[in-house]
Amino acid sequence: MTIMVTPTPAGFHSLSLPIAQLSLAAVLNCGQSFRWSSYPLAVDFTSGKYTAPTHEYRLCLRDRVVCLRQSPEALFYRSVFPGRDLTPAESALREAETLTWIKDYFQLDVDLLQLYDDWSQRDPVFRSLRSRFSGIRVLRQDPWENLISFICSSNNNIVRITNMVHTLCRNYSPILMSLQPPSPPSHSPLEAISYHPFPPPSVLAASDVASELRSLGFGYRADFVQRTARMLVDKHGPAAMQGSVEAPERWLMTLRNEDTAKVREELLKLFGVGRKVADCILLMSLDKHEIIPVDTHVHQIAVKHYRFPRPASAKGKVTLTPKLYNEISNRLGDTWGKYAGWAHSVLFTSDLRTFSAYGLDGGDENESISSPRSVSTDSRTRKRPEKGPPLKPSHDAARDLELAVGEGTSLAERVKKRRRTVAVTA
DNA sequence: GTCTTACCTTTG
DNA sequence: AAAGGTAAGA
Repeated sequence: MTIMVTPTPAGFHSLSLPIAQLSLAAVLNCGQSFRWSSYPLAVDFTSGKYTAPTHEYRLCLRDRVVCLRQSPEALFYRSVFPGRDLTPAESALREAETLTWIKDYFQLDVDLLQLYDDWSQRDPVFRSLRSRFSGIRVLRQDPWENLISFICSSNNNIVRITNMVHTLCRNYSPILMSLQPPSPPSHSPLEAISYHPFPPPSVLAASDVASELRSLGFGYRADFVQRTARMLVDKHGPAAMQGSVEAPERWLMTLRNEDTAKVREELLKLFGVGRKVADCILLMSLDKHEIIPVDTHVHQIAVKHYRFPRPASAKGKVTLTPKLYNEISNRLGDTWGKYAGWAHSVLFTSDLRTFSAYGLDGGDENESISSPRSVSTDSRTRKRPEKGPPLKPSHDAARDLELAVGEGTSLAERVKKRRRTVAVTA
């Protein structure tokens, strides 16, 4: 018998990679990096013999825009550069660089299936989830971008954080290049998209930036960003030559080789960086795979699935005290082991999905945060011709999760609530 | 050490 | 009221 392999899209290179090792749809939209853009592709369904990519994902690096697509068995990549066309030899060299970057950024040397096995063996809760949420891994991000992005994340939601990070790039970093969107909808005119790299420390350290960011809607995080940039530039030296990596960025990079406790201490000195943000940076860009950042979602997961006491909110806020933070982080760390932070990301992402099921995202977001279970759900979603009730597909996702998890009483309650709301509105 | 409170802004 | 919290003060 023959197995049809998805053809490599024109202009792309192919890397053999099972989607269970990496789901771009899940990983690039789950709030690790806030800078990827995704574009739906016009897909031809007349042939059911192979599964063509449904989206293209793009990220602007210092000198190039990386474009990715994915099929069940392969990752397709290409990079685009500003300026003149490259010779074939130059192009081959640059694509080799891009491939190296991809392997590093997605940490492809780490076998995710083996980790899923390990976590399943250690933890029945994880075991019940694994089949539903595959391909979720931790990115190895740039520490500087990671730091600033997560300073923006405090007491905030993913949609707004994403907007803020793009605003930073648009306003404080020169445009690298413009690119056409991939397979644009035929009815709308071709409109080139501008790509900006992430702005360097020296630029964000300027004293004007604080007030400018205020007026750009950053709220109190405006001062966090500017003052942290200022601190780093003051401490580790001024800007280097234009286009090169600045001293604070290099210093942050060296923290990858340092001891966890020491690095956390360093990060906590930065304005706007508390325990949770520090832990995110440790996990997501400084190679500390065992770290579990405890946010409101993880807190809720701990309560729902790991028998942590329901917050005794007599009436007021549910503040996550440092004491409770440590207890949750340590307990889950013991449960999952050396790559506990990665396991945390799987559960975090799955929990995000249950939230998106209740319409907390815009309609477009529902599309772009497409299901990790890719094929089946995607096709279901795609068949829906118009906007329709945006809740329906993800509503199914919520029920699936509920079944997968087995318990989830509060989840069930919320589903009922949603049904009632729908009924009333309808 | 541990516990409150104010804080920008958007969305349900 | 809550969103992937943090700084400052009691």
